[in-house]
Amino acid sequence: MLDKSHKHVSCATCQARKKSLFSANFDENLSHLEEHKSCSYFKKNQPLFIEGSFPRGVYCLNQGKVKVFARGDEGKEQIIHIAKEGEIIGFRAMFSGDMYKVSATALEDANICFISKDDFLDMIDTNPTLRNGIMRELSKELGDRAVFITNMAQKSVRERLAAALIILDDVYSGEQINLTREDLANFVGTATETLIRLLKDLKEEGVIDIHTRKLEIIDKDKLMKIAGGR
Amino acid sequence: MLDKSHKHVSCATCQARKKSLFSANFDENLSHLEEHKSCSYFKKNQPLFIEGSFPRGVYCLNQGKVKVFARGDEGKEQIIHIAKEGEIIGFRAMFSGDMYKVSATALEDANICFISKDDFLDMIDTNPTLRNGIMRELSKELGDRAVFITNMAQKSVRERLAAALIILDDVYSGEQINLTREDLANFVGTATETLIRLLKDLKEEGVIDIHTRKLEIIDKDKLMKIAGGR
DNA sequence: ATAAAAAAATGACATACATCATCTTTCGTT
DNA sequence: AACGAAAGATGATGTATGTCATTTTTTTAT
Repeated sequence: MLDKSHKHVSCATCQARKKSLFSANFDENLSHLEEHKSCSYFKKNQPLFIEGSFPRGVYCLNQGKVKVFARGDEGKEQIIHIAKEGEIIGFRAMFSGDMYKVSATALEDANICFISKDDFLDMIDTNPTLRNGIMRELSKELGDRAVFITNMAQKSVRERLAAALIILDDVYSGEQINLTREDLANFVGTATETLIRLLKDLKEEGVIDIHTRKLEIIDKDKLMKIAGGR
Repeated sequence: MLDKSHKHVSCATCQARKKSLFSANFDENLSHLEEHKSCSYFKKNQPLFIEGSFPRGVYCLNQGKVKVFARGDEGKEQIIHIAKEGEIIGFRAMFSGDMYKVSATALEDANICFISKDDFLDMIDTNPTLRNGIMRELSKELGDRAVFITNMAQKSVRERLAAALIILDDVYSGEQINLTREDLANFVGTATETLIRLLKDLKEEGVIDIHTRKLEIIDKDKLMKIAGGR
């Protein structure tokens, strides 16, 4: 279980960091990062930042998943991304100069480090490797979202659900997917009831198994086939 | 009418440039840009680059609009963006290191300048202003796409059409919108037939006027209302 | 000017999905 | 352990939108 206090995580030993943008060629900057970051414990459902506010810094996920979502006109959430350990989130709005277009909320109890805007921009300016990493990340996400938009526009809900499960299987690194039906529906872009029915179908087809809230993927190949063409 | 030859456009006098990322604090770099760019004439429907290929450089639109689109599993186009004069396109994949996730095609006869990958990356490295502009642009687009995804997931086709027309009114800077019904449908994310019917509805409601292929916006306020809530 | 090709328009029809209402199960708190 | 609240599940119903087929209009090329 996670320590409930403000646990200070050392960047030097942080496992999550090694998979992050702070990984390569970063040894000489580690102490700087170490000094300027602060760690906090986020309870499940606690927001990191909220759409419409201005960014104060970036968040580095040490432990726990975070949903990144926008709200439609009726307030319904559309989950854009589910971030896992090692990811750095919230930097988009720091470069665009405008407010957050999305919100981020902890999906489970989490350990998250914070680096202030000034410190982060400083590091970007002085560290070309980090900067290139950020630019690569921005670009990669931009490509991902083009695909996301296309899937939204052209795939059926069933296909999108299959695609979402494949993505989530990776996010949860083989662990069982642990999301409320509502969050899953808001990721796929459908009504909760529809999602529940389609999950049941997939279960009956032997593609997944449902353990109450947790979803286990049984037949990934079939899932990919469903997600793919018609 | 546009000159059909390889017209060399001078960056110094290029009107489009002034609205572009190459605008601010760029005087001392103008000659460099001038030397390293090449101009070409693109015929309507001529591709600039194609999904799956690797980027060779960036394209700077001097005259003429360009559609940026992805293809779904069945090959159907999903238009992600319609670029107008002054925009620079195709740089995403240069930073991500991977292939284009989208294609770009001239929507009309166009004058487009090209800057090779090496030259462009060079400029990025040595010119912080340009670099920041690029980062701002990447970030802004990323935010736009979060909204795009949300609209796709939550709005009706009619609402999306209204939203698209508002965007296009800006792209065409008050000129009449000039797109095939199919392209418009592929931007809105719907079937061509559905789009045609909804356009007719809007016309009957006095919101737009249809001059064969060209669309004129009559009542923008009403359009915004339709695009907005329910 | 005319033919051929592409785009636009219209109608008929089928269905995937949203919505609303209700019920059951699970979870979190005291 | 027990209560209330949240999450999950199921059924009934309506409709927005996709699909297919055909016709009309516009554009392009010879």
